[in-house]
Parts: sequence; C-alpha cells; structure tokens
Amino acid sequence: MSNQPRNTPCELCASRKYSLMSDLSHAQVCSISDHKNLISHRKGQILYYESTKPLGIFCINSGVVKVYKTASNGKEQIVHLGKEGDFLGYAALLGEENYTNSAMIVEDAKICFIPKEAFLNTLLGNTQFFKRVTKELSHELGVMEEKLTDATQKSIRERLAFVLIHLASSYGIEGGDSQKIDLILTREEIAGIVGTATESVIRLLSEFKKDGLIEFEGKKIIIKDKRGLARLSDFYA
Amino acid sequence: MSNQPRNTPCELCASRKYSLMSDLSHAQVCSISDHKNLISHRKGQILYYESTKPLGIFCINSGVVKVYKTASNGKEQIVHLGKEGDFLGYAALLGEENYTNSAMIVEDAKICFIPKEAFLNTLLGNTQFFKRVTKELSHELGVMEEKLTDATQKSIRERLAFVLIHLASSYGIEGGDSQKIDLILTREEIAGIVGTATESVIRLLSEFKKDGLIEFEGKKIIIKDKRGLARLSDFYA
DNA sequence: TGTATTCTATGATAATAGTCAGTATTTTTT
DNA sequence: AAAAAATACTGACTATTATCATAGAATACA
Repeated sequence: MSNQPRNTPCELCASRKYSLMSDLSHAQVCSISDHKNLISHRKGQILYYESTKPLGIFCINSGVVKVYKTASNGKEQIVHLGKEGDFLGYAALLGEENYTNSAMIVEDAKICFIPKEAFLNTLLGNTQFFKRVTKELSHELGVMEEKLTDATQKSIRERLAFVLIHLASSYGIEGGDSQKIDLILTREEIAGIVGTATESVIRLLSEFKKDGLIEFEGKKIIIKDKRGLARLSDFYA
Repeated sequence: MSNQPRNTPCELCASRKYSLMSDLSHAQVCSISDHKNLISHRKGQILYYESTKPLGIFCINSGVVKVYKTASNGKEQIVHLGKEGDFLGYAALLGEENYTNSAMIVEDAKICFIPKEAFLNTLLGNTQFFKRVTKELSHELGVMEEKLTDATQKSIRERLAFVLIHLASSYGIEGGDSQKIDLILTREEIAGIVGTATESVIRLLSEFKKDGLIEFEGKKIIIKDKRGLARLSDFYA
C-alpha cells in the first residue's frame, strides 16, 4: 500500500527471488503487491491458529516461523520451519479448509499478508504460478511422508542428528571446519522438531558434545563433525 | 481405447463419481478416457517404484493399493491405502520429481493408467479440475502432518486403535452392533500402517480381542466395540 | 498330496525413551 | 536489583517397544 512507506513492494523485495513468486510477471507481482500488507512480528507472536479460517497467505520477508501442530498430550510437533521467501498457509486456503496447524514467530520477522482474493486471483490468472505452487505442495507432501517414515523407523538419536544437519544446511554459517547454526531454538523446540521429549534432546545433545560432534556457543549449536552426525543419522550413508 | 472391449470409458466408469474427475466436463472426461489404458493387477504386483520417473498417473477402478516408503532398515511405512476412485502418483508428476514412494496391489485391482500428457493437458485446460487436484493435494498434506504428529506423540496402542477405526470407516461393512473390516491385510502390513514392529501388532491385536474390542473372522477383523477403541485411540475423546 | 514358504503367535530379553522430581542457570519482569 | 519465570540440566525409575528365537498354523505350489 503506497501510503505505508515501510511496506516494500513485492517487485523490489529481496526475498522474492527465493520464493514461489519468482516466476510471476511484473504486472502480477504488482497486483499482489498492491494488496499485501507488511507487518512486523516479535518472537512469540502467533501468525495463525489451528482450526481457524484462513483469510489469506503469509509471505516471510525476514525472520523465522515455526509451523506446528499441538498434539492431544499438549506437546508441539513442529512440521516446518519457515524462513525468508517462504509462503505459509496456502495449503489451508487451497484445501478450502481451516488451518490444520498453527504458526508462531521464532525469530523476529517481517511478514507480508496477502489477502485470499489477491492470491487466488493471481493464481487462477497465471497457470505458470499455479503450477509452481502446486509443485511446491507436491514436494512438501513427499517431504512429510519422509518425515513420517523417519519418525516411525528411526531412533531419536538418529533423528536428532538428522535435524541438526538439516538446520545447519538451512541456517548454517560456515566457519572453517565447523558450521554454526545461526538460529536460537529452545531445547523444547528442538524436541518439537524431532518429535521427542525435551529431556531426551538435552541428554543427546550433551552426548553429541561429549563425542566431539557439536559444541555450544551461547544458545547456538556449532556442528564440529558433520560426517559423524551423518553417520549417526542413518543406518547406511 | 476403443479396440479394447474390456476398457470401460471413464465417462461410464462407476468409480468416477468418487474421484477427482467428478468435476470434469463430458468432453474432458472423454479426452482422458481416449488416452487411458485399463490394466488388471493381481495382489502383490507393483504399480511403480520409488525413485523412478513417473510417466502418468493411475486411477483405481477397483481393488486396493498400498502406497509405501521403504525405510533404511528395510521396513515398509505405508503412507496411504488407495481404493476405488483414488488417483495415485500425481504428486510426483506435479512435483516434477521421481516417485517418492512405491505402490503395490493389496487386493486384486483394475487400474487405469493415464499418460502424463493427457493428464497435464486436461489439468492445464481446466482450472476447475486443477483446483480440485490441488485441493486434494493440500488436504493430503494436512493428513500427513496429522500422521506425523500422531507418530511422534502417541503410543503404538493408541495408533493401532486409531488405524482400526479408520480402516473400519473405509472398508467396513455393517453387521448390527459390529463392523467387519472387509480387507485382508497381513499383520506386517498393519504394522506398516501403524509404524511399528509386526510382533507388537500381533500382541496388541490379541490384547484387543481379549478385551472384547475386536474379533477375528478368518483373516478379517471385526470391530466389536468402536467406542472402546476410540477411547483407547486418544487421550481425550 | 506332500513340501516349502509365508504368516501368526508367544516368550524372554534388551534397549530405548518417557516421566517425575529436584536443582541450577539464565532470562524477563517489576 | 530483586523476584519471578522460563529454561537447562541431572538422576532415578518405569514403561514401552524392539529384537531375537522358536514353534505352530495356514497358504501356496509343484
């Protein structure tokens, strides 16, 4: 909206090139841009709640968002960590159902809200964009099936090692032979990603540290031996 | 193909009304129908293998198909049981990647193969159909996230009870106060759905039987106490 | 029809991971 | 700066579930 000076238009947004919107024509980007609304969010704020009605989608300009389900025992299962360029909430919109998960800011974020109509109109008016979104959706389904298989067939140790490697590949900053995961997560949140109890994560992380696989730097984790973790994370590999 | 007398055209196919194709116009159904190919499959036959290239999609006319991933320990995680009217393999096609899972016939089946081009052309030529497919994909993603959450946060007993209830709702035939699951699965396959060891399923099923929740009739399972199972399957409910 | 193979079942044991309780440490709030 | 709250950690214990071994039953097959 032109009367909001802090609201960078999508066509100038640096994170667009990483996003589903990278395929859109200039006119289409502008059409979305004219309807979107940028909001800043602090850590802990909720973007949307499970079982509520989606009114649009969210596009992450900066920051990190956890997408999670709350199990019947009260624990959180984190199904996705969204970062710069990621779209959130489009599955509920396209599935024409209420949100099946919730989203909370993990690291201070700038997030654009694109109203349902603007998004759907652009989608239906641009087959290429529609295909791109559907491609992403299909890919996510495959990823989720993989996670399910890992959850039922691998040990917590293997899964934690795997999660660390993945966090490093998404949020890692190189430092010689080691890699720092540049994202602060509580032990409880890591447990939510792995799908285990907080205490198990704490114990395993200190085991990994004792074995020289990782180190701690403040609240951040440094991967010291990626190969060692990779070996731990799978039966072969 | 008109020279194959046994190949019922889609426009006359009884399972179409349950399928994603229920929205298509007559012309579009015929366009798909003209390119499809009906094949009979016996139990145990493979429809496609994980990591191979999809050449089209499968539409189940009759029978049951298990869609599964093979974990690194060799065990199967069944991610979906497909039945009459279900489309299989479209996620890989739309995700433009190789199959991320495999599909095997569980109960003798008649399955139509629709070549990639015919499917994609119809999809891109009919926004309504495209939307319908995307809706299904989005829904499946939500279902998979739910399964992941259950896998990490619920006990095997709870999950097995839940699986039995779901099998009953998909394959159940009513019989007074009880419901027969009209589908033969081995204990190993049930374990593959639940995500556990075969022995655990065997033990729990006989526990359920001892507790009057289920009974066996040949290789089929009869739900005697659905409420009891439902109570077992969740912390509340 | 006999044989091989697969499937179901059961017991014993071990490993894994969860829960509970209590304490230390860090962070946030007032 | 003190108090409160949240987070991290540790130990003890328990429950759950996997694994291994073995045997019987059912099914396929040749």
